Amino acid sequence: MTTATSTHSGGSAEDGPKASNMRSLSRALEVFAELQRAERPQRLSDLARTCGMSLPTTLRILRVLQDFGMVSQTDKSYRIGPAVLPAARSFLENDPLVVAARPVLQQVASQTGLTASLYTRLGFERILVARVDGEAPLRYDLPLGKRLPLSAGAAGKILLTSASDDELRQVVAAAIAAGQEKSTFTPEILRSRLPEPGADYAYSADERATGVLSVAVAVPNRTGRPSESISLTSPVEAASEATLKAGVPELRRAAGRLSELLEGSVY
Amino acid sequence: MTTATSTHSGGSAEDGPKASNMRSLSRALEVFAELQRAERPQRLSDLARTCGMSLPTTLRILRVLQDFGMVSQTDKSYRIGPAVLPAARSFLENDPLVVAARPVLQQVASQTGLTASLYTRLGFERILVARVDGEAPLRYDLPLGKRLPLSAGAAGKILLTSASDDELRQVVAAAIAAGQEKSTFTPEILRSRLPEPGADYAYSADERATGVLSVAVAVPNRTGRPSESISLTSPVEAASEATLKAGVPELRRAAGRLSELLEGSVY
DNA sequence: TTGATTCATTTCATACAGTGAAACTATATT
DNA sequence: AATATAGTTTCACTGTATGAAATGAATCAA
Repeated sequence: MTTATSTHSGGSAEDGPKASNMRSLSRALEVFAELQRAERPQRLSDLARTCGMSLPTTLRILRVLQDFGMVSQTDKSYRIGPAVLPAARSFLENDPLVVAARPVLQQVASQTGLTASLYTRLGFERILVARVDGEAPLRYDLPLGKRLPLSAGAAGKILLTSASDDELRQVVAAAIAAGQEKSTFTPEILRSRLPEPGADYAYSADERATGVLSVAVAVPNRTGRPSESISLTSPVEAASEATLKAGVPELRRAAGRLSELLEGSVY
Repeated sequence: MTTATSTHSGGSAEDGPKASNMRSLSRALEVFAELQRAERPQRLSDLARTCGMSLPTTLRILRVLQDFGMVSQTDKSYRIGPAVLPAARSFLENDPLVVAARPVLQQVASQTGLTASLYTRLGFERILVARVDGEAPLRYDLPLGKRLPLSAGAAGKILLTSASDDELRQVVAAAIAAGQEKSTFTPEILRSRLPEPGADYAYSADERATGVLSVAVAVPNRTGRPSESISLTSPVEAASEATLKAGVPELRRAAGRLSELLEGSVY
């Protein structure tokens, strides 16, 4: 894709998701992200090529990351290291939203009998950060930390309600790049999936995964661009569209409660 | 090879676990680590003070980390961000040792009826990275990613068998700093806990947690300084010292199998 | 309210840390 | 053995990370 690393960084650009400040740190995080994307050990030269930086630079970055346990090395191949586990634990146990969400999801799940989940937007994807199972278990496994598209599934789409055309284009590009959507996917198709403007919930059936229905609402924050959503999900044989939509008021109330605990998140 | 941090930056002795190369990146990782240690949201000035860097620098680092989702901000306080979840997932699903360990631990657990665990050394602590429960469940919760001392518990001590006096001192300092040992703890006490030189397994009773017995062996690697160990654990009312020690041969075999898989991971 | 104190953020000149080309070594491939 | 590819070290240059100081925004004391 974008091999935008020209030595002249003249000015006009939208070359990457993140651009300028703290170059060496940004690059290090780029390497770290790339190691996750490629779901297998990576060689130094692969990483250097993919991230568009020189071999020495990539090597130095990897060494520091390794010193901190963020990266492990076996022979000549690198992968994510064990230090991410305590970090994840810290997030799950200390993040106010995640902590607050647990009892709320619990209540919604037991009132509706459906599986209740909390997602957070990260870049142009979403991540499952909390889940309480309902009566009918979902057959597919969907563990915490899974990256999912914004373009499919109720919990993704509801985060795109006020998205610009340009943003939709980026979402589409990211989803295709991540293999979450076919390469024939377009912003227009995505737009047609989104809920009517004005709707405060999204519905999906067989969209991200076949045999799965879900509804979702956004968790409002003070920025107007919500980055969290909560959803109710069920296998198709255990619930109907009507059953799910009947849960929307409950979801709304839950989102409202969580929203109070969410004071502005971006600068 | 990896002679670790051979960098004398002219500073006095113990200034930090990691010293010089890639200063900005090292500092960023320091901030990130500090955010985990302090198990609650941190203000900018706290972080700057604790990490010993200026406010502008700390702020710039936090902004970049936030851009990548590694850090979240609410109002003026910072915490670990959601991006660590996909990273942890990547580690758990792709790390060859963790993946290989699962069936091995499973087998050991079912053969002995005890809880089998895999730990990795990180700095002067150890981290639980995989666990298969036995028949008698451990009552205390011990989730993945928990940081535990090297100084207590069979799985910690076995990693210190060939440790120098200096290393023991650092282990003691780290354990006290983390609140895992009383401040009266000394390297001499630690040395007395360690298995006899030559022993290939460690035993502990009521050491790290009361009412818990465990044995552990190291997973050999080619460096001679093992950084992984596997253990068998049981609540005291469900097993005796003899029961646990009877599992040591099984553990040895399991460690051997894991050790082989550590080598053949080149591609 | 006012004024005092602490904290967050921006600006800016400087030094030094991060950079890639090139040289070199190790490892794979023929 | 010879060739090609990947990894690592060295080094000179410059671009960027840095903290002091100035500014702005909260928070606190009366």
